[in-house]
Amino acid sequence: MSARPGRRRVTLTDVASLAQVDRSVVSRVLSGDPRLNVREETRDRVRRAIEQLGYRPDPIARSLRTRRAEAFGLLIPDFSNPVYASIIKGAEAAAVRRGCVLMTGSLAGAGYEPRQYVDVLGRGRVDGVLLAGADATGELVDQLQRLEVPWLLLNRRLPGAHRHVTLDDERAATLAVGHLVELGHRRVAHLAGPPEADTAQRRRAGYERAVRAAGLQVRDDLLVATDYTSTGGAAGMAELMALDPPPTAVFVANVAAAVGALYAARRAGRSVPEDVSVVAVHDLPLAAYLEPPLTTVRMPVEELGARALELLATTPPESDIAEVIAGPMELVIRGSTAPLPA
Amino acid sequence: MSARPGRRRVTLTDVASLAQVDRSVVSRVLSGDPRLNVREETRDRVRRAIEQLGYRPDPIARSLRTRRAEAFGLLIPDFSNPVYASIIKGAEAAAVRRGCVLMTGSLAGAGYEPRQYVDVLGRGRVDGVLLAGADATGELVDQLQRLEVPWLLLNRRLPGAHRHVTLDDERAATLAVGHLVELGHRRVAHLAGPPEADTAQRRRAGYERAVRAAGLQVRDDLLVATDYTSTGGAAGMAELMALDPPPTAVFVANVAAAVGALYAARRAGRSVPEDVSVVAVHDLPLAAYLEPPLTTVRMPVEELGARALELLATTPPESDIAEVIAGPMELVIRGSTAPLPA
DNA sequence: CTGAAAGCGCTTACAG
DNA sequence: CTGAAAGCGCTTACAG
Repeated sequence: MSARPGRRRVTLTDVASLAQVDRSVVSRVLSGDPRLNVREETRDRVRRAIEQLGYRPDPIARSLRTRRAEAFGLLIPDFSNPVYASIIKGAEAAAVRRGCVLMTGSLAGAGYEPRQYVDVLGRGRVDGVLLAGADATGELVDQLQRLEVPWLLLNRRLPGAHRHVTLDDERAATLAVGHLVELGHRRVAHLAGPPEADTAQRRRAGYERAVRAAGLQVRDDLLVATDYTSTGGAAGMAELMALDPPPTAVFVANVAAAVGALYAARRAGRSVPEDVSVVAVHDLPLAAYLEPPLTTVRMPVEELGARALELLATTPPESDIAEVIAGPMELVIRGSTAPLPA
Repeated sequence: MSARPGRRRVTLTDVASLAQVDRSVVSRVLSGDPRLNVREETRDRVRRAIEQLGYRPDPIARSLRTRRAEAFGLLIPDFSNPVYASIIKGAEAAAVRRGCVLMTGSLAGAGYEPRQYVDVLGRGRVDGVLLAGADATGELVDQLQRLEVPWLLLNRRLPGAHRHVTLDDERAATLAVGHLVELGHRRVAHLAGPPEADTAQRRRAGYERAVRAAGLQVRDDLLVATDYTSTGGAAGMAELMALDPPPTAVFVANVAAAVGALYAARRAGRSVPEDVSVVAVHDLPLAAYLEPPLTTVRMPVEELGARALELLATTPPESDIAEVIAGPMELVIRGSTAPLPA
């Protein structure tokens, strides 16, 4: 019926008959089975046949047999949060190194019910799932557990869920606040992330620790919780700027919120850094181009993604995981922080 | 050996034996085969058995049989370009609506060779691939074609490749430049995208058309090509600001470059919009919080993603596709554009 | 040691 | 009309 014949795909059988061996031999040559011993000449014949026919094993058929998908999932709340770009990059590279595919998805973005999503991923589509951010709920973990899909929380902890890999967000916060204290600031505020977010809790804990270490008091009015968005950051900063007296320095929980914070400071008629210093977590490319260029703490985010995938792929599903990425972390000082005027 | 028995997964056979029917009946009930007629009571027994056992079909086994993966790929050059967040969101939602999975990947990000990537996706892992941005090369298209993996170019055209869905970038450019002209600007420059990018070509064409429509000349010195990054945008803007006289308005090809352009204008001692007006393509959330808030052209990016997936899923692979998304497009006027001072 | 055969979990053309 | 059987393309335990 069709003008183009639609040539049949090349299978193991085709290779076997061209090389004049059994299909199992081809399969074993391909997988490098050490227990196969055939003459080198035979091996070569198989390889030539594979080459000649352009044979590639069918991953679906292989998966059905081996019960391994050679694929992993990564669930993130929102593709527009730029920090996930780095996490994805790291995880994707690690997946490729193992010859696997990474399927990154966003629950909210796709309008999924968590249940649907698990149904889609479960039943053999992936060998495991990385769960990042607010989408990683206890309910989701329970469902994956029930379906026996290995999972791992990425920079997030959850009560009763003992598999997570995190960054040292508390230390990052300590670095940021320490910098502000060294500049002479005494009224140091914190524009925190959403209280239910684990990263927000750890950054806040670091803030409190650094404030106390400087011999200062943690004051409720200097602690404003927002979400991790620019809009939230702007609202939170407006609150802080309305205080009397306002803080002279603000540690912001992420860059998106910091973008909003810089905006709100301007609208309140305050100059950064002359009137108020601002520092945020994660050194995204954007930071350098803001007005003023934003001082940040650079964290090994790409490594986080890579290591998470590695751990997910190699740790038995019943084992606990609690790893903190040790990679480098540094303060990147730009124009948004300055000494407290005498 | 293990303390946890690892209960066997529930298969079609389990459901069939519980419901006391043949496996084919279960399969047909599940797929809603209209040619199956059994008593409603039997149908109910099957449904109850499915419910009771918590049965979910194995997608791998189904794929092997049907030769459909119920999955699509989306290849983007870079997760950190925020415009892709919207495209992904649209495509993901469309995939979910069809009960399919979307695997979004970045060639460069993962350090893939294109060939490897195609190998991974080819051979039945996906039912088709959406190709976006600079990664979509002729070579890649050829490989997919050879493997008979349906493909579709997303907001990109390529010589000899007659399957693409695009936005009307030319009209977007016309809107932006028209706005500048209406404000009285005569020396209107264009910070263009990379010359090889199809979107950059179309935006540039729109710029030239609008400039001519205003009775002005297209001048080479007012046309600077950069990449789509903030760093590139900063470098290009520095060039424009060094002209004598400099342009009084600049149409920037994307928001990332515009962020850099605003930065470079400041560094050159020029105020936006007093000395120079700036307008860019794509209304990202970030735009509102820049200094000054950026005037943009809003385009139906999410729709682009959704429609692309829909077309890929429903159009026979041998058919040509050349669709322009008709969705709404509008100028979002903020603080970065102002009338030319008299 | 090696190759033939079973089987992963489905769907669907086809025999009864 | 309906159910039993073949088969998708692999891998690997096992018989010879």
